[in-house]
Amino acid sequence: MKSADAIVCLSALGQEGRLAVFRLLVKAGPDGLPAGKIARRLDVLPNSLSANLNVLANAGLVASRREGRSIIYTADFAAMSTLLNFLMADCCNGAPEVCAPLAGVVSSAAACCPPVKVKAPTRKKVSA
Amino acid sequence: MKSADAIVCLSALGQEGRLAVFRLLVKAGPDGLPAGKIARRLDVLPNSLSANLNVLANAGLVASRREGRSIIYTADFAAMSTLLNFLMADCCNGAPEVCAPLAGVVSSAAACCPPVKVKAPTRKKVSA
DNA sequence: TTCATACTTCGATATTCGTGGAAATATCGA
DNA sequence: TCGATATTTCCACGAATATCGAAGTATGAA
Repeated sequence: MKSADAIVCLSALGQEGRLAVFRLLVKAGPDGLPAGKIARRLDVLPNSLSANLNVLANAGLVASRREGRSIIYTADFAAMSTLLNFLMADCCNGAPEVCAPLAGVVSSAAACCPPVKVKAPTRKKVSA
Repeated sequence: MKSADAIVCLSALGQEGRLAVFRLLVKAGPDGLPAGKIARRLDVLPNSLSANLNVLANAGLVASRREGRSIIYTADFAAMSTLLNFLMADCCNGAPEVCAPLAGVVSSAAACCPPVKVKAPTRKKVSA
């Protein structure tokens, strides 16, 4: 993931309305929600919501499909994963103790996601 | 973490200059970097950098300490961890396979951070 | 066709944000 | 004290962004 892509994602999520939409879609899971229902649940105007959904879609964080008159939006978990990985990259070059606080992320993620066989740590060398 | 706090963090990181600064500080580790060195490395004006550092500090993502004439900035890994946890919250209510893509985050984090026996840290405490 | 529903796009406005010049503050050495 | 270095604050301006009404497009039903 390029830094520019991350910026698009982060600034997309860094706004009240859009973060609320995204989190709602994350909770909704793969079935997603139609735009109208999102607007009603969050009590926002449909055109404002549409603009925000566009920003999220542009960032690749949500996908959409038409179903009859409705357009169903879903969170893109893979994109989310890519973003999180980007944010965690280079966090402790050669010094694991440095990012020990991030261990909490690991445990909570482990509690949430299926267990994964951990590969041998490939630690990058620091080029300061 | 409140949603409002997450928005402050995300929008702070969702800008080219600030993301570059933050990532540089993350790589720099706990020793951090003086503002002047950051400005020279990223080739930005010192006042622009100062404004951006203010935004990051306001979001709690960086801390600063004075050292002689310099002011040293460091990334706050705990804040980063809190943000990541917030983003991963509620990602798979009752359906673990939903966020399987996020498993990649877990494995890469495990490769980076200390072993996941988070209950009681086996490593010795690091003193700066 | 005609109408109603579900969303989106357009256009204007108000606000926020990023940038850079100039001045101010803080620290240190002579 | 004076001057140099390091960084911040102040201020103004152009660009980007959020918001909202109004109009437009797509779908399905009568």
